[in-house]
Amino acid sequence: MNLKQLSKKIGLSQTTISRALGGYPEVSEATRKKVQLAAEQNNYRPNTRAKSLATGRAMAIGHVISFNSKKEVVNPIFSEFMSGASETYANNGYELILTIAHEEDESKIYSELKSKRSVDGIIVHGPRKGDSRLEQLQDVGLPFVVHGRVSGSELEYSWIDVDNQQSFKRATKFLIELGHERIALINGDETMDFASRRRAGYLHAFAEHGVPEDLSLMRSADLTEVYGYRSAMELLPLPNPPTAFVVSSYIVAIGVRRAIHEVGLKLGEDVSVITHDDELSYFSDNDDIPQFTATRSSVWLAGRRAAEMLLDIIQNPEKPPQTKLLKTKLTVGASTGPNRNVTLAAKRRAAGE
Amino acid sequence: MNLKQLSKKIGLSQTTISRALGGYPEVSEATRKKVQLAAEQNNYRPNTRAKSLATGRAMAIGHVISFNSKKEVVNPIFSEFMSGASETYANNGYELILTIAHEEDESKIYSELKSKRSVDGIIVHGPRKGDSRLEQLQDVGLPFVVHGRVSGSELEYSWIDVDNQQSFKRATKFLIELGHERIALINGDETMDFASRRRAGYLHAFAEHGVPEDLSLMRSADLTEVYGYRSAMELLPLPNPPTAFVVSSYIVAIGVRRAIHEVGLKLGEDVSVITHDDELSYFSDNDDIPQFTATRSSVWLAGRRAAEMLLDIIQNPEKPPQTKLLKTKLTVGASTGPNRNVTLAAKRRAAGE
DNA sequence: CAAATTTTTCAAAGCGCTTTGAAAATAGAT
DNA sequence: ATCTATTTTCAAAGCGCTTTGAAAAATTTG
Repeated sequence: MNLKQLSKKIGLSQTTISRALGGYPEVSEATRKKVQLAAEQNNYRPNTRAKSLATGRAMAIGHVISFNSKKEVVNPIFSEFMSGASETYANNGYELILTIAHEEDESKIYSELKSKRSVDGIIVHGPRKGDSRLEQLQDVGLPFVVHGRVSGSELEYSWIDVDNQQSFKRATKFLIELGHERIALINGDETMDFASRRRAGYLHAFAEHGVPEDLSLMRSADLTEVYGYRSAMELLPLPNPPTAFVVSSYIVAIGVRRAIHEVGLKLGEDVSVITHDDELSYFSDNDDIPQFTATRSSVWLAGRRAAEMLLDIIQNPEKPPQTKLLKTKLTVGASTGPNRNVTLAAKRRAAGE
Repeated sequence: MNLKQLSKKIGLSQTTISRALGGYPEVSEATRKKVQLAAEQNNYRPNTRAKSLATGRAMAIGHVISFNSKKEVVNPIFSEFMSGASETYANNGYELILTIAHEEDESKIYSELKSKRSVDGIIVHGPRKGDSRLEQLQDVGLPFVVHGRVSGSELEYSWIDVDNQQSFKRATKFLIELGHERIALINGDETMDFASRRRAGYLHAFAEHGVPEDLSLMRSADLTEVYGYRSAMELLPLPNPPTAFVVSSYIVAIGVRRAIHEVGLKLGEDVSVITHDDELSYFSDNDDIPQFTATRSSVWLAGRRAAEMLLDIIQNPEKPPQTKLLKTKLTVGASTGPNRNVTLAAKRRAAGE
């Protein structure tokens, strides 16, 4: 069923039907009702492709996720974020076009999406430090919103981001105030922008409290459970081990917890762990007392906001770039406690080993 | 830059350019080269929307993910699967349109995607037992491939699925042959088709070996870490506790492991755990000896295959439905061992508690 | 009741592409 | 050189919609 057929069927011109359905005022309420009913009954909906062609708007947003080298790492954060964005799109008649591409193809993808007129705008996921994609996108002339920021960049662009630096500073301070001084940082890959900001926040806390920092307590890699486990397994048996960990994701914290248990220490008593938690619904724990003390921020909500921002930018191209910095909330769970200085070495000594 | 402009620029008709770029034989190699070069230089690519309108094919595949009630659970499996599918789409000039919808809106989504002509086919994610979506889709007349199956259904439809039953039967047998008899099942939500098949496989193994089954050792819920933890925490302190667990996902197994540690037992020695592992790259552990004994199956690959299948169906609508059953491989890790009958109760007794 | 307004509806053009059917150019045969 | 067969190119129609500018109908006014 297309416009022409419907038009013939109900004896009204295509123009009138289009206007009635589009909510234009140049049509009486009586005919609008009539048209809406007929459209409903005949299951008529405008062909999106024809509509796009006629209006020049694709009515679609591109989400480009890139992976680098080795494995096709599709971070669960992305799907959570898209789920949030998706709600906004659905409410505004937009479609979400997902592209998963190798990092080195990414700039080609952008210019293709532009020249093929497949999308009206783009969400950039997972920006790296000094990421060149922003320049590319600006050259290409496609509206975009970045989930995250790019530190080095001089460009004016729209973004939405968690206040990673502030968040990790606060988390680290929290531990320092509990008496911890040997605090490990199990960070994400620090070529990623978010991770470098987190490290900066962590270091700031040390500086402010005059606590000496120790490079050997900092790790940086992709955020997997095994990475958390291995890092902690390396650090805990040291002669002067960390008494606390600041961790960049929930899944990594789980690995750290495994290591803590494995060496016979108790989480939240012998060793404290504070983690960033993106509140992925998939991992959500609804415990009364959350397992981990965490800095929380809803990725789902960030997705929704990012989408709203992008649609606004598309509709008002003359506006200056928009930005939104999301604060995290620090929720105290069972994984942190005062520094008792109960290290593995001390324990062993006590046990007379 | 559009066809008309390019046509004017290089002095060839739109027809010729379209044919040259489309790889049709009615154009000499010389002009084809010339056209390709010009298209390249002018960064010309056909407008997808116009192309779709002209050809009647959307050149897009819809992935519809539904969530039910409570939280917007976007399973990481979906993104991994889409990542695989995405590769196929990219190679064939298709776009991936992602829709995340509330369960009850889903049938409306299908008929919309159809009547709006946004997609040429659909991938159905996460089918439930007796899922009504298949009938809806068949009524709507949109080609589709299901990731998973629907047990109750009489319909002929295309699907790709892991052999869940066989897989869980094998896993359970593996444990039985190690001497375990009290084997807990920490399954997914059994309204989901995959979970009900897994339970069937688990029960089959018991039946075949004449081992009595115990309903109180079976759990069914959404696959979260906390669910695994709580289930194991309930089961392990029982007077006659399980000595082994069959678990439906890696993340749940992590929760089970936490509980095992917490009650002071050793994984792989006191208690065995075997889990299904969807080989999500995000969780991948590259240990020499994997942490968990697991039945493995690559979701990424399943995504690729599903997409290939769907494109084939779209191109050859006359073909009968296709199906593909993926076998899992059982890889032995450090989480399983012979039944030593070392239960928590026994340990406590030994410790004189 | 006719003229002037306002409201409602419409025919036709155009969005950028593919594709049909025809024409022009080239090659091959006589 | 002429005629036929083949290759190469093209003009024009059509895909299903929106939107402009005009016409028809309904309403208000003198």
